[in-house]
Order: sequence, then structure tokens, then C-alpha cells
Amino acid sequence: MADVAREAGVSRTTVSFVLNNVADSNIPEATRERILQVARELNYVPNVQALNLVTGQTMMIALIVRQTSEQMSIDTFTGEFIRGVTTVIEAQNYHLLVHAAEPDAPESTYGKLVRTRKVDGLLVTSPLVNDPEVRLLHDEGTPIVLNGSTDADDIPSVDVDNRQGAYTAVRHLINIGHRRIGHISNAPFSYRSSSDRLEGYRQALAEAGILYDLNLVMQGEFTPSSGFRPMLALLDSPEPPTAVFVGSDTVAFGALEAVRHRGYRVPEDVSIIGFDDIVFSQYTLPPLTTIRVPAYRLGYSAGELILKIIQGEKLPDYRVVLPTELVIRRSTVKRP
Amino acid sequence: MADVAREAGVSRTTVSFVLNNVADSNIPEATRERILQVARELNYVPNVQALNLVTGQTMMIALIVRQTSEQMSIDTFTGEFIRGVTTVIEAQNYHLLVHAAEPDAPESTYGKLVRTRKVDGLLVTSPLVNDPEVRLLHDEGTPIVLNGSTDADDIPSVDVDNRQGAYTAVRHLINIGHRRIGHISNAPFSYRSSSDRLEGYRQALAEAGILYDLNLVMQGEFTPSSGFRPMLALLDSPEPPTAVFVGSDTVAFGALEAVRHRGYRVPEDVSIIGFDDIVFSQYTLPPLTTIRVPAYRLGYSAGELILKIIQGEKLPDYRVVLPTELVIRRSTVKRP
DNA sequence: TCGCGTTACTAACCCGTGTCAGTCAAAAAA
DNA sequence: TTTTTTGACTGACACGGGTTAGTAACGCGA
Repeated sequence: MADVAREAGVSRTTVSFVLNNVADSNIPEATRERILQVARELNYVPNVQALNLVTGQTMMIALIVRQTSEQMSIDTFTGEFIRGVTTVIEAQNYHLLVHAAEPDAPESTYGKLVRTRKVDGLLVTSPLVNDPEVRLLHDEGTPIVLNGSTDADDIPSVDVDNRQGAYTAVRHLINIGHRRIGHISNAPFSYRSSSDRLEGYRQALAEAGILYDLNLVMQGEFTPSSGFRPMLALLDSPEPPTAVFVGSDTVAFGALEAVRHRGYRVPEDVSIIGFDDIVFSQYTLPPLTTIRVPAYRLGYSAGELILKIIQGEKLPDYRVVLPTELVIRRSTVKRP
Repeated sequence: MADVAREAGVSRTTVSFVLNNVADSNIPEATRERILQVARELNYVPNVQALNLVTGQTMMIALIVRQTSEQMSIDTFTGEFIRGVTTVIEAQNYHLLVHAAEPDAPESTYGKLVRTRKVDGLLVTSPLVNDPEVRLLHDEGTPIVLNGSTDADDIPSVDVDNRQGAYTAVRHLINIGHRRIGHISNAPFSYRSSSDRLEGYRQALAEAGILYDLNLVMQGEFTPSSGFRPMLALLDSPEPPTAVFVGSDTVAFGALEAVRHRGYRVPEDVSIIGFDDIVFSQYTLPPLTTIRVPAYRLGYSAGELILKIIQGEKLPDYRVVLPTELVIRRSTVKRP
């Protein structure tokens, strides 16, 4: 910038005024043109580091991901989510920093990012949603948005309507004649998403006057293999279900496998409905009926929300809840 | 830092010396202790922006991804790759910036990142590997590592041995008695990965004395649906193959679907082998025989390589080629 | 007592930018 | 003619650190 100033025969201040289009700095058109010309010739590009230093903004938002390698390899959600986030924030000149929080290093691994002024705000994905560090940072005034629901109602978050989605799924099974309906969760019930989905399941049953039977409720944990045993258990129970609501497509793959393993068929012997609608659910045998979760739009919303918070907008409600959608394919069928 | 200096009754310089453990600055233990104590009390954290400005380093590496939303939703590779990269670079205090390059904005969208000093280096994923911008940046001296192979041999890159992997796949089919073997690519043949895999396919055929038949070679494009039609075409041909090597698991899913669609069975009527070994390949019906690509390790290697380049290490060879592994499951079977 | 080498620091400059408070000459108003 | 206003700029400080060159005080040997 100093070079440009020298070359154009003006002060650095003037160059700054011109390049930033500062109002009330009456620079005549001739000078302005000359400066722009020189800047172009000298191939001037501002140093954002210096800019950040003086403005106090980093134009950077961190996405904190805590997943094992195994989870990551299964996960198509995060990719779509990232795409949604970047689409919004890059349009406003922000960038996304992806940070993998180590499961064993319990704290301050990501708090450091904001304390050292590396980023302006934090997007935190679900397993960390109840981390005390999150609470602390939020109370310190750090712009933060959770992806997933917590019990902490005052922290901004973005999530899908899990209860409603589960309700819709089970309602669908009931509508097509099922009364004995099992459930395998997507994750341990300590996760809010799991307990919310369970609640939706129970609500649908209650409305239809079906008794809640604890023997029909099993716990899955993210992976296909975690759906295998629970499904076997359901099939082997004295009074097996005619339909099962699985809280995650990925877990449902293991469940499908288990049904085949016992020599039964989907959907003739058991109907199965999943949750998430990942791409591969179209290609299982049979294609999986499921509840669609708009991963891209969740990311998009999270991006919008964090930007608003960073820019100090006062919003009436900091929580975004997106609707789900029932996608009927071939793994569920009318009970004769 | 000025606060710490004032509180400790020393100059800012001294504080800097102590905090950075500068050699040859003989600060007595007493003073050192006092400064550290005050820094702790005042909860001092350095401002990395300021540090970056003075050191000229940003401790930031960008990963440039160019994928459509649809590709992203299928992709489990990128997630694992990211995990590999962050594992290495965060250990050295670097961070990863993920940038989604718009397919329509052809250039300088990511070059800007390095020119404005936002990042110290670039990791570029495959669709962009032949982008002229890449060439330009490399020639300008930007530290850059490609994920995927190009014809430009002088640019550092990380990739799997595509030719060898394909060779192994087809060799496997030949070993179990197949002679009429089709191929559906993972991507258009303009992609280096596709043409390399095709080459491996041809090499295996040639070695076994099998004539290369162009009618048996089809083109896929990333998605399951792009594997559907080509497979139908192969099945409907006058002399259909008894086995097909598909250049991508994802595309293979569509192929499996096509086989069922025509009322045939895998592997009894056609054997199918994929490429990538994504998690879901274990859960197709039948589970897919495939070639494993170490996504995490590719990311890890890419991270190591870019750090070495940034730190100015002169390496004999800037190209990393990782081996693949044959994973035999149930979609391939001995030809009677 | 003087000179010199250590020890324990510090003043001042630099990185690349934004921005406020002036400055100076020319034009307009009194 | 003198004063005021306007136009066109610029000097200097700030952001939060790293670093080089230098200095004051002290101890020690001659």
C-alpha cells in the first residue's frame, strides 16, 4: 500500500480512502482513478492479517466436530452441513475453520480458538452440546451456535424437529395398520436427539391408544453394527413387532441385515422406517422408508444465525427448528 | 501484554522475552516467575492476529473442495480426509480452512486466500487438479498439494495407486475364472483417476491374453444413478459380461440396482467389484467386493506434505502414492 | 580510581492497515 | 481587504505483538 502511495504521488491515507471508498473524503475523480490504476498495475492485494488486527475481526468461524474416525467415515451429514455453512458465510466474506476436537482432550481445545482471537464465532456439533466449556464460552459472550438441541434453552441452536419427525414416522406405521411397533434409537438416550425421538414415538403410540412396551425399545449407537443385535433381540422376543422405527438410517442398515440374518423379509415380515434419509437409503434392499433431515439447510441456517449474532443483531428467538419430511419407499408396507 | 508488563513492573519487551523463552536474554529466575505469575493472574492470551502480522505466517491451511451439493451428500471420503489432515496439522498448531469453490466461478476464488495472506498453503481436491489457477499459484511459489493425480508431475500431490488398484480388481476377477469382464468408470475419462483405472483394467486383461472390447467399457459419473444405465446396457448387450469392475462403490450401487431390475442376481449371474470401500459397501445385498482406498491416510499424508513444503524442507520427491487393498466380500464369485 | 565486562533490562522500530484530527492553499463571503 | 469556508490531502496514532541495538548499574581486576 505504501508502494501504491509513493507511485501515485499521494499519501498512504489517501490510498486507503480510495480503496475503501470512504465517504466524506472528497477525493477528486482524477486522483481516484490514478490510484486505482497504480494499485492494479502493482497488483496490490491487502493483507488481511493486518486488517484483522486493526478491525478486531477475523472473518473466521470455527466448526467444532467431535467424532471418531469411524463415525466420520459413516457420516454424510457433516459434509452437507459444511457446504450449507460455507455457502452463507463465504457470501459475506467469512471463512470456515474446521476443528476436530479430540474426544480425550476434554476442554479448552476449542475455547482457545476464540480466546486467541483466531475466530469470531463457534459452531458446535451435537456430541459436545452439553460440554461445560460451551456454557462457559457462551456466558463470556462468545458468539456460538449449537447444531443439535440441549436443555440449555438460552444458547442459540439449530436443529431438526426430532419429536415431530419421530411422531410422523410412527404415525405412518400406525396408519398402515401396525400396532406392535418397536424402536431402535440412533444414539444413547443421554443424547437429546435420541430422547426427543423416543418421545415422538411414545406420543404417537399414546394417541393411537397403544400401550408403551419397554421390551420393544432398544438402543443403537450411530453405526450399522449397533443396529444388528437390537434387531435380533426384537425378532427373537416372544411377541415380536410387525414394524420397527429406527432412529437413524445408518443404524437401520444393520437392522435390515439382522432381518435377513434370521431369514425374514422386509417389509413382508417386518416393516422398517429409518431417520435422516441419507443418499444410500435409496439403494438398500428394499429401499428404505425414512424421515428426511435437511442437512444442507441446517448448515445454512446455522451460518445465517451465527453471522447475525456476530453482527450484534438482537433477535427475538435464537433457536431454529427445521421440519422433517416423510419419504415413503419400500421398506414399510400395509399390515394385512 | 502491556498490562502484564505494567503489573509486573517491567517493560513489555521483558514480558515478551519471558513468554517466548527467548534464549540469550538473561532474565533472572525471580523476574521470570513474577511475570509468569502476573500473566496467569491477568489471564493473558496472545492475540494470534497480531502474531501473524509480525511473523508473516497465518498457521492456516486451506482445503479447496469443488463439489456440487449432490456430490457432497454422497461423499464420505472428504470427511475422512479432513480428519486425517486436521490430525497432522493441528498437532503443529496449524488449522484447516475449508473452502467450497463454486463450480461456476471459475477462478481466483481460492487464489485470493493465499494472496491476501489468509492461509499459508493450499490443499486442492481432485476436480480442480487441472485448473490453470493451480499451475499459476504453484509457479508463484505457493505451497500447494493436490489430492489426486495430474499430468503436471512437478506439483506435489497425494493419491492412491489407481492403476494398481484397478489392476488388482480385474486380476481378482480373472483369477476366479472370468474372461468377459466389463467396466464402468467412476467419473468421465477426462479425470485422471478414471483413465488410470481404465489403464489398470486394460493391463490386467492384456496380461491374461483377453482382448480389450470397447463395447464393455462404460462411463459413470460419481452417483449411483450414473451406474444404473451403463449396467443395463452391459446386461442387454449381445454378449453380456460375467463380471464387471466398477470404478467406484457409489456408482456400483446403481449397478447392483440395475442387475436386480433386469431380474438377474449378483453374484450368480454377474460378479461385481467396486472401488473405494466406503462403509456402506458392507451393507449392500450382497456385500460388495471392492478395493479399499485409505481416505484418512491420504489426508494425513497430504497434511504432512504441505507442512514440510511450508517449512521449506527440500524433499527428493514431492509425490505420495499410497497402495490400495483388495477386500473380498460376496458380490464376486468363481465362474463355474 | 579507572576501565571493562556482565547482568538485567528497555527504547524504539517494524509488520500493514484504518482513521481522526489537522494543514494548507484556493475560493467564497463579508 | 480580511475573514471564512471548502477542497484535497496528510501526519500521526492505534492494533498487539517480535526483535535489535543500546544503556544503566554493578562487580571485579589492575
